[in-house]
Amino acid sequence: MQTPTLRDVADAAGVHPATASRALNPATRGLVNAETARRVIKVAEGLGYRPNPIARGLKTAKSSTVGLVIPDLTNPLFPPIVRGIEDVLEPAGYSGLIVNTDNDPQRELAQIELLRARQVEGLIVATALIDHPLMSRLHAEGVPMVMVNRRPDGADIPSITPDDAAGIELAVQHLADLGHRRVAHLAGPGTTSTGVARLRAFRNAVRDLDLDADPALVVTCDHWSEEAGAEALRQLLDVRPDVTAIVAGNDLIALGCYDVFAERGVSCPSEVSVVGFNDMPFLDKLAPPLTTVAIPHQQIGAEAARLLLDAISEPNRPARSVLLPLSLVVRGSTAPPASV
Amino acid sequence: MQTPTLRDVADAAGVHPATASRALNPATRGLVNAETARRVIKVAEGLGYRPNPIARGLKTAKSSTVGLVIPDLTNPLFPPIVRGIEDVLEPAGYSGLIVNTDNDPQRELAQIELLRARQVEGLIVATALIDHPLMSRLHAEGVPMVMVNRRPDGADIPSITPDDAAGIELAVQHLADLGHRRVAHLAGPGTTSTGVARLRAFRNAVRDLDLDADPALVVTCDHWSEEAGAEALRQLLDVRPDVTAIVAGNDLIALGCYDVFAERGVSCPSEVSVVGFNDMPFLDKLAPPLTTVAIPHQQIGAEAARLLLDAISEPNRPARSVLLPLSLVVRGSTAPPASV
DNA sequence: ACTGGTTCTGCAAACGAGTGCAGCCTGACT
DNA sequence: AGTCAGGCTGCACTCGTTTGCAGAACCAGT
Repeated sequence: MQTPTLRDVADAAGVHPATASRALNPATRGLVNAETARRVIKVAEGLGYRPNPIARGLKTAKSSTVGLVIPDLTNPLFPPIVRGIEDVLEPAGYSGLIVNTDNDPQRELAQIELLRARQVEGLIVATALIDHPLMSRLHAEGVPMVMVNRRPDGADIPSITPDDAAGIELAVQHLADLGHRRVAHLAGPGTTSTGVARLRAFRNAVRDLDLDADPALVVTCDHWSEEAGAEALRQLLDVRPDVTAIVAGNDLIALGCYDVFAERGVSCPSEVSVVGFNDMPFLDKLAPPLTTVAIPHQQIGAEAARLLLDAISEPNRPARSVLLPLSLVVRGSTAPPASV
Repeated sequence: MQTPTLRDVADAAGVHPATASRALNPATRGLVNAETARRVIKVAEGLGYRPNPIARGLKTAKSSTVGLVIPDLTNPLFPPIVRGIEDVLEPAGYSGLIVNTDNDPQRELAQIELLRARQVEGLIVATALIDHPLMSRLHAEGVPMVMVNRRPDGADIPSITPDDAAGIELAVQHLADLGHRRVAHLAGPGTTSTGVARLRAFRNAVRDLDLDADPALVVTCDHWSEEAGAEALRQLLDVRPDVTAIVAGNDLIALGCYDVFAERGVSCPSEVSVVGFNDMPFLDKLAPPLTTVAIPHQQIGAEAARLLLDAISEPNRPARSVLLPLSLVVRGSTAPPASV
């Protein structure tokens, strides 16, 4: 016999399938005699009955499934977040469907269509751009969704993001404390909220701490990648070879810096210090171990999942957004400047 | 109006839903008049019709979903594999449901139950143990499944694994070529096929190349983790401090070695060389960059997905298993022994 | 004209569970 | 004893799609 159906349980318990259905569902259990309910539950357990979510989904128009839209699972930033999400989803009876967009808007659209065809009840999106018509449209259509890590501008879509400004402030402050005055920023793409928020925070910190405010000390990367980081650093060094510290937009960009250091024979941290952002795994094994701003990846995911479940159960509650606190992890890539 | 249903399409095209269904499904399209089919398809496109996979699944008892059972998504070995899997699944109209077992048999059972309740059509399993009653049982029950990376002993379950023996041979040969004679192996758990296969290959290579065959040069780790690797190396160094090279069971174990080197002031590679296994991302940024055996992660995933799709469509074709070739990536963690 | 055979289309019954409605039974109250 | 309320349970339909079967329409051959 295949997996038992509700009808099997009902027959075995000597009741109508409808009664069995009600007995098994906690929400409707009150409608049936306590004794009957107990018996049905007993029988169901005995038979190893598991409700078929497909059938249930058809009737209730709920799939107990949410979509996870990320750029690329291979980017080490995301697995912990996904893990955090799954850890919350699972006890709630939900599953996550992961799609990779490779940062390609066309692909993103196709993948989201696919998720919607699969009747996902909501979306957790990690690919948000500042100006993101697709997300605005979906939100306007009432699709429950929450943004992680990045968020679009304007729209009041729930989001879980790290406190970028505070993080950059920590980083710059740390460098200033070490005695650095010529601090550069390799900013992330201006199309992402994290890119601009971190850049803005960097400028503020430079001003507040009265460091060198030369605009040439800021170079913007096209992508959040090693290659882009390396390219940006090359540009920077060509113009301001006297820079003593770098605040990278994220860890991958910082890794790109390492490549350029090797390429040009610059020693880190004795000649140039670097700070990353995100605290990806294994950064402590690098040469030198990377000082970075740590974000609570798993917690971001968990919080996002909770927010989404809330949004699903109460569709028109006002959008909440959360800014998660972060901390600076000081390792070996930062040191006082050589001149001090 | 919500997403249009098959009935909407049929009405708009002036045909019966059954006809519309047949027209839209390539497999049954031959049953309807070509002209009618064209019209239905046109209308469907115009309405933006997407078949509801839940309803379809209910009738066909197919969910277009497969389960991905992995120990922990956070382990950098898996994201590329998962990515490879998804890349094959998606064009075939399938989606993958990921569950994390944390190497806990109880949790594994629960998660797999959950997947089966969700009517997955097959399983891709990365948590195989040599003796794994659960997998044998599932296989006996006829659940389509394929093992990746590791495989149970005996049972003829399809699997995609790296050619462990060849990889270890490459590693040992490389060290021998450099002049090492006292080469140790920090083996993975004896409960996993990769652990024992690599250990066996190591012993063979040591014999064939006539290296020091002292049994004390082999220490087995409880887990595939940094901590276990570190602990194993400590044990090893206490007994054989004269070892000049280490073949680690995988990269994480190798990373554990790095920790112990730092702890005990051993310099790598000048005093001791290390070779890892897997070629996780970012190994080239370590200090020193880790020499390792590279396995084609993404290809493993893709191949596994293909095999599973085959198994699903032809349930009783004989089980195929694939051994994927690998290559040695020489980086900075290996050098001739000090004495040479 | 009748048979036989295609070719196409519609009917209706599934798949497994959820749910509004009606009706049964029991017990209590007047 | 009659009435009514309330507690349980069963009936039947629904969700959107697939599919076996029947039958309509047409053509050709005798």
